[in-house]
Amino acid sequence: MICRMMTNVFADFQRVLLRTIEDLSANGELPSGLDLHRIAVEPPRDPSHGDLATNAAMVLAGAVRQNPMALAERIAAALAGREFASGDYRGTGFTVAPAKPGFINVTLAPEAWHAQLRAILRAGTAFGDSSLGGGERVNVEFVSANPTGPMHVGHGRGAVVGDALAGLLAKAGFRVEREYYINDAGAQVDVLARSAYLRYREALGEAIGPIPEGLYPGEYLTEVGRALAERDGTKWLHRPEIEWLAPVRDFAVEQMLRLIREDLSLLGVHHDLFVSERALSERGAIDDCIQVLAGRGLVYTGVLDPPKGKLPDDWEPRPQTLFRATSFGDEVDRPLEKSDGSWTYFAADIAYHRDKVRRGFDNMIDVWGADHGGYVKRLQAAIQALTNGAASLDVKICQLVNLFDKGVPVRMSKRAGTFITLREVVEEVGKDVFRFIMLTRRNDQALDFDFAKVTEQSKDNPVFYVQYAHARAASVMRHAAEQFPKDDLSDAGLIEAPLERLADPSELALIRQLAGWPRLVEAAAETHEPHRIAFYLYEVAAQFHVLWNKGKDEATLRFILASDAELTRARLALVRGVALVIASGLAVFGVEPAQEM
RNA sequence: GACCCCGUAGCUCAGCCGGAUAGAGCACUCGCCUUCUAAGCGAGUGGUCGCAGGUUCGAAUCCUGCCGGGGUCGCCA
Repeated sequence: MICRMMTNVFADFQRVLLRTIEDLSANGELPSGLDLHRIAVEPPRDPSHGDLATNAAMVLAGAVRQNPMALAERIAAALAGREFASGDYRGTGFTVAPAKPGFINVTLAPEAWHAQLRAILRAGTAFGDSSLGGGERVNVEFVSANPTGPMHVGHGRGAVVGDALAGLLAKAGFRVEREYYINDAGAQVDVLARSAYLRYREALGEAIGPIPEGLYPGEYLTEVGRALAERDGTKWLHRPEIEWLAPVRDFAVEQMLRLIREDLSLLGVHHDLFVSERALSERGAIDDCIQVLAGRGLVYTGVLDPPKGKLPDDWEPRPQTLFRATSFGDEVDRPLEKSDGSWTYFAADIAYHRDKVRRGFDNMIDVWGADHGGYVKRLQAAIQALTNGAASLDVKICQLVNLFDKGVPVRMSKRAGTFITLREVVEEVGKDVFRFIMLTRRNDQALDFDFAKVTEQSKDNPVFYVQYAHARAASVMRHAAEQFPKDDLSDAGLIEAPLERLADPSELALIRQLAGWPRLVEAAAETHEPHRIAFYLYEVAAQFHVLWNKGKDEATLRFILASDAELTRARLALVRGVALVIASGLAVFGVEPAQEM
């Protein structure tokens, strides 16, 4: 694997800083063996403090037994005169200043920012790629909707969050696998089979009347019934359920899966692997897995206390096969077997995650709906038990999506036929809008989705605002190409532009903003929070729009100046930098950057 | 009753592996807008970061306890 040293101004400065502190230790001015772990280099909250700030002196003050301010002054003195030794800033300098409680503020020479912009143009949309993951494998399981019907908007949120998270981790240097777990073994797919069978009879001319309680009433099943009739003819008519249940179920599940894949594909989501619960079960993976747990003394037969609060009507004490989840941080031990002797969903899920671990995934992420929140601890407990803590599972819980139209809640009812599917929403607003909006909230925060707002072309709409910045950048490049037909305006050509002429504070501020992209990618990847990208892109777009608008008031700040081809080229480099960073972020989201709007 | 998530500006939300006067959009107020790079621009008002303790040089951020909202709670998945 080629190890590219990607540019990250914060990391590059940190290297200089750590080197400086080590030198101080080496010549006895500081004790050796200091814990440098907590030293951070970050942008100061207030830009007037400089470009970078570090808490090094405050973090080390205790161990060094010195007051933070005095230590800051010593470190600052030692930093003075140094310069970047690596990366795209090699040879550029900076000034340092200790500040109040013990910060050390750093201001880079403008050349450093110009070098940064050159690096962005060189990297293209690969700017922000990180080696954080070190090629480690990570498995992201998401959607995993039951194959019993079309997906709804909530599934869509999970799909987008999972896919974007996977994309983010890939950008951060992980080897990512996207996975879908097919719940094709439980009672629900039997209900699906019975519902499909009814539609099958209907397709063969029978009057079936209203769909009985307990079966799926959805219209989408008529098509399944028809297809089954077409394939098998009258073969299953008037036969006992035991004969047709399995084949009809398999057929229906396959159809539903096809439907789901189509919907996902419409969203631009593609999984690398689909794993069938039934296949897992038939292979004996669940029995194996439970046996392993039993071998460690973690499975026993016991009677659970009744749940507090409202009791289920049919509750009665019953001895069950239980997993000792309480030994691993869960509140109660959890049942593995149903009363009919079959495995619970939990048992199967343990086996499934064991399967992932055995396929080499020590890092697992699951994206679930809000209603599964109470299930997280027990699965993590089981994984800990199986792997002795060697494997980890992070679960991202997605809260509800509430649909609105012009501020009015969209009432949904399966009965009244006003249920809105994911497909309908995506067809209405487009995949890019849907995806972006799904990422404008933390996953664990409920999200309001207003059809009118998300398609509005205004500053209030973050999708539009970000896309418009990219389209504007593209528009500038088109105009420039017309005005300067002989100039090389490719990214490679613009690297040679006289960037030192980018001297306006708002231009440098924009480059600073762009320089934060690699750092943001790493932070978002570490916390598994793709939504941070949406907020970052909004800020980049905002700064770009500000610069654009300045050009309205001050003609000298326009990107294209007919009288000054060289300055124009420098500014176009900046415009391209903005476009590349936005495109790079949108790529993580799986959103196509707009060339014009 | 237990567990999980949430509580930050009038509204919708960022910020949360501790860091320097707490941010954005909307709304509101006040300017600007014959015009070019359409889908407005600029500025301003607005905060006990649910409450109370604790840890720390330093807390919206970490810990504990309360209060309020949502979700979940044996043989559904």
